[in-house]
Amino acid sequence: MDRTAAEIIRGCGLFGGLTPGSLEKVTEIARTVRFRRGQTIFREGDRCPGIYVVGEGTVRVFKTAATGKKHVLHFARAGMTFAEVAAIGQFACPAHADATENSVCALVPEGGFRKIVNEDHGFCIELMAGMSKWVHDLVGLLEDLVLRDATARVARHLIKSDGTGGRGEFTLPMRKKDLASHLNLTSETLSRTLHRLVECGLIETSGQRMRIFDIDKLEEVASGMAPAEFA
Amino acid sequence: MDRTAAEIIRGCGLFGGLTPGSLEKVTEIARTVRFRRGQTIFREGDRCPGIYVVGEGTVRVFKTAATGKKHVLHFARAGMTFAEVAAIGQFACPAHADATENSVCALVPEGGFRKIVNEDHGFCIELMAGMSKWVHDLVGLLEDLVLRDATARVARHLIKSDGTGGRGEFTLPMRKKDLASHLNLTSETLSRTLHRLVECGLIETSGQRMRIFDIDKLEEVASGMAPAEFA
DNA sequence: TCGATTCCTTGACCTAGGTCAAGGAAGAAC
DNA sequence: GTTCTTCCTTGACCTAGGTCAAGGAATCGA
Repeated sequence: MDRTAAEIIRGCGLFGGLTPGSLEKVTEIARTVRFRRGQTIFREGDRCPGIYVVGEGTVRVFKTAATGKKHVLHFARAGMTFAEVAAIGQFACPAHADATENSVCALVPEGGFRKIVNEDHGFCIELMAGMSKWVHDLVGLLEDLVLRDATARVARHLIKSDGTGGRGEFTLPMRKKDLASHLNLTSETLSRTLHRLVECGLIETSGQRMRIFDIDKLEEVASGMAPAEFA
Repeated sequence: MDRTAAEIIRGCGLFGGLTPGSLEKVTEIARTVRFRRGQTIFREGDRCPGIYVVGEGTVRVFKTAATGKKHVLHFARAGMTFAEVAAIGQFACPAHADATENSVCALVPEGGFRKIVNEDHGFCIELMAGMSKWVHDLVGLLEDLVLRDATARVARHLIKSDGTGGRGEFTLPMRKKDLASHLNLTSETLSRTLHRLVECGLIETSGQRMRIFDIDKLEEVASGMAPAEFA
């Protein structure tokens, strides 16, 4: 058993609720994997190696189009998992993953993982709750991309990202170009949109640091109902 | 026990694999619900009444924007379920649902449904496979909307819809305007796109009936790599 | 500390697909 | 059947956001 992998797994929401027996089984088969900034973790179509839990760093999960365009589906940071859906559903990796900074993950191999799912009913139920959250989030993302314009998407993302509930300062945990890709924008459009929100006095930015000044107006903008002045 | 609801449930993929005991429990609590064409089944934000299984007809699950724009997430036809994710995750209905034609469904109330999930490990596992398919499909839909242009989305949808694997004729199971919404197009753009594919000799259409003539070229178009002549 | 990259911003321009409008076709309802 | 409505198609036009380009700011690696 690798000590670091065990720690990562114990600290993660998904596995945290396991019975002590099951938890031990998981940590026994898990191993630690390290990735350097920029390193590919897996490619779309690869056999899914198992479920990853991020211990440190950030992992980016993304799709690529024939044209070369990327779309970032998901950023996984400490305590979050990725590739779990492919591991459960037993299909090939449906997307690419790479590390956007030097990262440490625990990898629970696919076979052992499914064995535990088959044995531990409580875990299975918990996993299902996690998956329903995934569906929920994906539907939310789809809704965003399809029903809102660029400005509303950006505003909504800022509101969701601000853990301080307005007034406090927070840091975007990803590069702006990756955020742009996640919101299905070019980085040029994201840049211009943030600029406009700053000009209207709704937010303040400085590099990756952001502060929301007028949460009410920003919410209006996010809803898509804002007056044209914020367009 | 309502005979019709029991029949619908037995004929559906998700519940079909239940142990006889669990199946009986489900059919005991299920009831039959009927909807007329155009009738609302639930609204976004409603408490989720449970999991629906379609017996006859078609149900449309969709989101609405502040601007009034609709986006059709999902068409449920005989044997398919909807609202299952909200029932499992215990959140409010994340979307609207209505019947696009007169429809009959079985409704398995939320409480009883979750009780069975808690008791029947095998069912739980099966449900999870169903959910991972949902995630998979949603990611596919996202990919479509974000990485492909209108023509490629339409081509891809036609390929997926054609059960005959090319050469055979098939019928779109929804109105073109609903298909357009599902693909995040206006019905005008869908109309023009289909027209262009017909002109290029890739398909033939007549109302809801479609036939693919050149599956290879259509697949090229769907991949987004097709030469400009099909643009 | 100093290049060398990679990111971010801003401007000028362009295009895919949306909007508006007006017939025509095809079902529903009677 | 016949009317009424909803749906589909086609044309003319428009705009949100993408593309291309170029300069400046961070950040990485040694």
